[in-house]
Amino acid sequence: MERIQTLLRNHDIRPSYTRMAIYRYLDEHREHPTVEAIYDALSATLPTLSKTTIYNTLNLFVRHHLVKEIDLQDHKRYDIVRTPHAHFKCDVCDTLYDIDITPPIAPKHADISDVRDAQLVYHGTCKRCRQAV
Amino acid sequence: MERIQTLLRNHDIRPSYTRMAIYRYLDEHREHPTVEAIYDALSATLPTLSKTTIYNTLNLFVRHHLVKEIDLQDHKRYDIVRTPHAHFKCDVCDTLYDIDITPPIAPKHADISDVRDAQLVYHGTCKRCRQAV
DNA sequence: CCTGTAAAATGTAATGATTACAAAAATATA
DNA sequence: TATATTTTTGTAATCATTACATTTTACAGG
Repeated sequence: MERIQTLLRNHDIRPSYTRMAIYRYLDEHREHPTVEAIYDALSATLPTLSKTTIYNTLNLFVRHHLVKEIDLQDHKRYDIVRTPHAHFKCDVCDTLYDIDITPPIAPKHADISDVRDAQLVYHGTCKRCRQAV
Repeated sequence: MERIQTLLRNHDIRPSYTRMAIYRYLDEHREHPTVEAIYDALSATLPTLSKTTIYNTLNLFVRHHLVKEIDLQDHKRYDIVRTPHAHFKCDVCDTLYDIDITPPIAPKHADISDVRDAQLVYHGTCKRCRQAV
């Protein structure tokens, strides 16, 4: 908790209790939760928590490069910023798996001035769903 | 137009006039248009065209692997299926550029049974927007 | 301790893309 | 031509996200 407090401060974010709780949840739940999932989980201990706060806080984290937003067909998912990796989304059960591969560096391109981030998402069917047929 | 008709037939899609028009638009406009853009462009010549039809048709094309859906923060974009490539999205002007790089093959992974597709999207600022500051 | 001010959190309403659904139009079939 | 099927359409519903105004909390200075 000390660690999270320092981390937020280092990123120019005042470490309120709610913010630390949201960050900690993301840190301890690496399954790329949706806002809904975070809300359901934290409401138990923070009964007055509102979804708006979660949206605000996550957007704040994203702006300050603490968290990455993963854009899928339906909801947005959120992931702690850590070593570069890719994702595999099972289009049957919607689970998002981590894949241990570093996205390639973007090649030189006439229109590109500055690349900040790379998202690599594979789509398909996971083992569990394949066997369930 | 003959070509498109055959293409649709080869993918088990009956080549109605509307469907061919939508496919042709995507084929001739590689800037990854949104549904809105397609609607605005085709309404001129197909005055009764409805957005629902565009949604239906694009989803049909995606199911039959004629078109790829690109998931960004806001709207979905659509792209003709062609040789594998990546995208660069300028987060200032929202333009989506093609990048001539093949996404890497997914490595072996305990949870993956079958990979159908890979989406590689870079984020940053494009030259035009960088200079506009 | 108070008190005032800024920041954070909240609740409700609005937005806007996408889908559901049922009806109308077009097309194929017999 | 009549009928069945497919395609298209329009409207209404859904649902994630944001806007906005208000309330609550934290905090500095007296």
